[in-house]
Amino acid sequence: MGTHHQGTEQEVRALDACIKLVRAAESVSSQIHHHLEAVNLTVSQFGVLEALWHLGTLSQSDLAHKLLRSGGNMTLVIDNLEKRQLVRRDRQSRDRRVVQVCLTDAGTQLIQEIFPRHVAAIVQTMNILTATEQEELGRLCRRLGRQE
Amino acid sequence: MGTHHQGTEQEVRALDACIKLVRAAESVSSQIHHHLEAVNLTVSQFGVLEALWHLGTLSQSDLAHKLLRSGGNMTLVIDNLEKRQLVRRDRQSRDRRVVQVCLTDAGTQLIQEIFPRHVAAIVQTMNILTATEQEELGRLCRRLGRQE
DNA sequence: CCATAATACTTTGATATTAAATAATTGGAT
DNA sequence: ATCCAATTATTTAATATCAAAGTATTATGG
Repeated sequence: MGTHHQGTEQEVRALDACIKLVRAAESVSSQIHHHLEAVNLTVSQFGVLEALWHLGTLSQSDLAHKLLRSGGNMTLVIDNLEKRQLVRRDRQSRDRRVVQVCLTDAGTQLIQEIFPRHVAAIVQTMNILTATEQEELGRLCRRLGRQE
Repeated sequence: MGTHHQGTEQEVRALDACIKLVRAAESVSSQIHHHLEAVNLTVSQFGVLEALWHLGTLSQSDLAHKLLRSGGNMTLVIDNLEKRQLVRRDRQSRDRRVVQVCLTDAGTQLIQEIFPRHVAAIVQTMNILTATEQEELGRLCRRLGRQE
């Protein structure tokens, strides 16, 4: 497996590592999110619920920044969560441009129910690697990830 | 950085590695595809052109399988490439269900023009890591990736 | 030969995603 | 006080993406 490119050693090595990185992330991502089907949540919706659960009420731009998505996207994802009454929008009076988003009781209950499944799925998927290998993977990936 | 989850060591380690893997892949992916803006191609469209260039004419289901996307998705992506006359559809007479997709001259010219930029971007991005580290990353990711 | 199953593609409906344009609000400078 | 720039959210248009339903074609079993 790997690249079909005929190039220098450096090129082949970089392309190969890159392809495997992207494939691994896609594969892991699809495995760990499989359980979301059962509760009819998309990955983005889950991301919002998780962020709100761990960080508390956030504005839409905070959420967009955290999840590395555009503001327009957040508007839609939160629309869909709001339709199911899993989150609530609140326009604050101190700055009326800002929309604060928080979990409803139903949203809190749902994320509390599914987060353990999420953790279990990640542990199971990542346990293909040993503890040392996971740490090594983390170190390498951190250097490639967005510098914040 | 990492997870906000309070759990066992095993859980924290797995979540941490998982988050960094997915973030790294997103970051790398966005960096290496940045040059596609200049030629107004999407990542999916580029994927199709690249596959056709390296592997020659393929059926839509071959493409869907290679690129790990649904058949319905391929229909749309190829529609959009066909509108720009970068690829051509051919219904074969031996099995009229199958649509073979091939590069047009314009498509070949375009992929030949941009593929070197693609390689250069990957080399530049991945060179954050040493050669040995890239190989190690490749080994770890291969084990996490889809088993084919 | 014919009914049925399997395959390949298309269509539809829903959600995601971005960039760009718009609207509302705020803060600062003159 | 008023104008201008920055910020925040929404809308729009285009593409992506999947699952599921639909259509056409081919293969198979009796």
